Amino acid sequence: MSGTSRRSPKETESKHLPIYRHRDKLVQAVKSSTFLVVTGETGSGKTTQLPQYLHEAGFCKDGRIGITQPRRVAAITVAQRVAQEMQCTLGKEVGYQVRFDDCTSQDTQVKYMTDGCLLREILADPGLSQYSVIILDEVHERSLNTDILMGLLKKIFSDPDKATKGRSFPLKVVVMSATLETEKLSAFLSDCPVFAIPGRAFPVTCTFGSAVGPKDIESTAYVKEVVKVALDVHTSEMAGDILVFLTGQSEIERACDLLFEKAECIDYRYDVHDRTVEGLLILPLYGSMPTDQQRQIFQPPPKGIRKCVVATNIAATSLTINGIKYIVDSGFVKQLNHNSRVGMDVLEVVPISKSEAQQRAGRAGRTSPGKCFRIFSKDFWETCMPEYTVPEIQRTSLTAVVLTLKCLGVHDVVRFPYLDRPEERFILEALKQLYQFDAIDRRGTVTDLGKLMVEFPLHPGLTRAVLRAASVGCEDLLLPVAAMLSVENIFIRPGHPEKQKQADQRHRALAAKTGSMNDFATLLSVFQLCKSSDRPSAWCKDNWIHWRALKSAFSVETQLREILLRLQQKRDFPAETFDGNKSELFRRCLCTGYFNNVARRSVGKVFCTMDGHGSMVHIHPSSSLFDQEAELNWVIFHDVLVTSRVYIRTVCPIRYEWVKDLLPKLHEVDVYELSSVAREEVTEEEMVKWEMKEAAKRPSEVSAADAMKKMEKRSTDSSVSDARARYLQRKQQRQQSKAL
DNA sequence: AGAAAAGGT
Repeated sequence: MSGTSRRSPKETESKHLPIYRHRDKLVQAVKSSTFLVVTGETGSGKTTQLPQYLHEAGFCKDGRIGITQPRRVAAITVAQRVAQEMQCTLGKEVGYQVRFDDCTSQDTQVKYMTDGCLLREILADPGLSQYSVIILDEVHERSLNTDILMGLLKKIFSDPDKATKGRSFPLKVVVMSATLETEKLSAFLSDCPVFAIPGRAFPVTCTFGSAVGPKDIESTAYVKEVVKVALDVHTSEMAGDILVFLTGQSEIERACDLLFEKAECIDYRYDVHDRTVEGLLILPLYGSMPTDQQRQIFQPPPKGIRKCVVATNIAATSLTINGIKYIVDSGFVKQLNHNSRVGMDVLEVVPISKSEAQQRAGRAGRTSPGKCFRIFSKDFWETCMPEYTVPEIQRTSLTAVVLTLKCLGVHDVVRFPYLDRPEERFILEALKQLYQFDAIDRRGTVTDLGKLMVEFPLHPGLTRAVLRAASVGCEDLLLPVAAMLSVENIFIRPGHPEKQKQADQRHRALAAKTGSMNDFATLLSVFQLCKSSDRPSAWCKDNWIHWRALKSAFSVETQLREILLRLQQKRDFPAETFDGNKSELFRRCLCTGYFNNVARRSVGKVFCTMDGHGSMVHIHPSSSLFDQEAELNWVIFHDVLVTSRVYIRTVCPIRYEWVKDLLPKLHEVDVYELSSVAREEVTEEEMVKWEMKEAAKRPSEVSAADAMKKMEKRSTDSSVSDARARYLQRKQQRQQSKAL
């Protein structure tokens, strides 16, 4: 064990970091307290230096130092830099671990990892016995996993046995955050000391606009406005690159088009993603863009040319672009919110929080003083923007989280120490779902099945389907599907109308090949066809399939298969026999995981969900079932998308008989008691009647009963339909702005 | 008759 310090060229550099003066005091602070909060803006050096200080101060005598990051790339790149500074080979004294990439060894004393990795480790070793110090970094981002880790680490110390067992001195916990809500963090961790490190950011002057006021929450005027402001900056401000924040791909492409048109310039490059106009280089940036195109963003522009990057929120935390001096902020972001009133996740455009606006502004002051142009008014700032972003844990489905907690022995998941407590109905909804999956019993205790389920890095519904498949011996059908559904969308749909037509045609052909009108089967087929192809990447290109996404589906499938094998060898695995054809077997396995997502044809092309909400939904145009009329009465679906209508996407026809035993279970669970459930024979008619009656109890929502009554009037008075109305309004505005 | 933000096990 080496605790001696080593001199390196890099070390001289690190001595100039703001954190260096505080070195001894920091080490002392960690020594004298169980919990410590360290705050400091980007550039203070806390992420790279603190672990090294602790390492040299001898904290690795008793175990490792573990540092968590919310993102993979960050964990890897920081580890690389620290290994360099400590002059050791990456993977030896300094290492990192992220999914699919474990670069650590027996010698690893400083270990960077994603927060999800540490959570997995806690499942295997609740006392974290191999660590002497745990450092949670970027806590202010409030990622779901980091929030859970905060609660778990706090809880470890309420159980003195856990915090000291197998150690010569107790575990230390350091929480690192930007200078936000530090009192709250300290109060949460037994009023622990807060250590503030000055940052090294340059001042950014912010100005407010007048185009977006409190009445414009639903408007899309901001796209035109950011374009106008960006051009103003280009013509009237000193040299320096521009970063524009918008919400999504189509919006960004439209803004780039507008920028290009309005600059009245000549397109002398044929590549749409590399256009230079009037000394302005316009570059779109969003997550699903090809990586090599993303890389272009980081290159400095040619001499005398100003770069203008039009980006999603990806540029707020995940990517840092050098040379940015001007920010143009739309004030909006696209966010996935779980709506427990209609029991589904909805992707929607919402105003950002004040703290997020400040984070965006800060992107202009990394290398020199900068300016931030907010297109919204001061009034909008005051009345429409919340102080802080609602943390993920309060706006996401908690099913997987609750299962993890239960498996860690947290029985009372409602009273778990959350930094911000989720609404109780979210937790109860999660408990109900887990009960329906047989992952917990009626007293809320984890079942053997639940213990198997927690091992899989998947949504519990998908896991349930995979386990059912494994017990009847058809996991080869379900593992690829589970993998495909847990990576980003693999079907490419370009913006260009002609190419769009081509892509749609290809995808339709792929679906037709299966001959089964089942979108899950299409996914399976795409997986298999590409895997067995000689030139998989060319195959993807031909078929408008996202090669990067498919590659990650391949790795996920391999990982899932390994986990399944390990469990089958280790434990008594449930087994059942089933006779019937393969297609039926496949679909019945899916039903085991998706009985929350059942819909039945109501009138014409309208389907009604049978989840107790009775929402009216349509089949999405990308589905192979889209134009199928008759004989198709019951379906299950993977997810819901709210745009011009409420669409269900990735759909599969089923028979009522396959879900009838599961549906009553769905409705009769008393979530407060999770009490015993009667399994009675229920006919299809009774089922539908029940759903209509339940739907009628909620007049404010889109219900089957409502829809039947007002079908001609095309009623839209519901929370889901609110989203639809907003969408239509936006669409209208878009068309108007195009016409102008 | 029509479409997807960012992460992560």
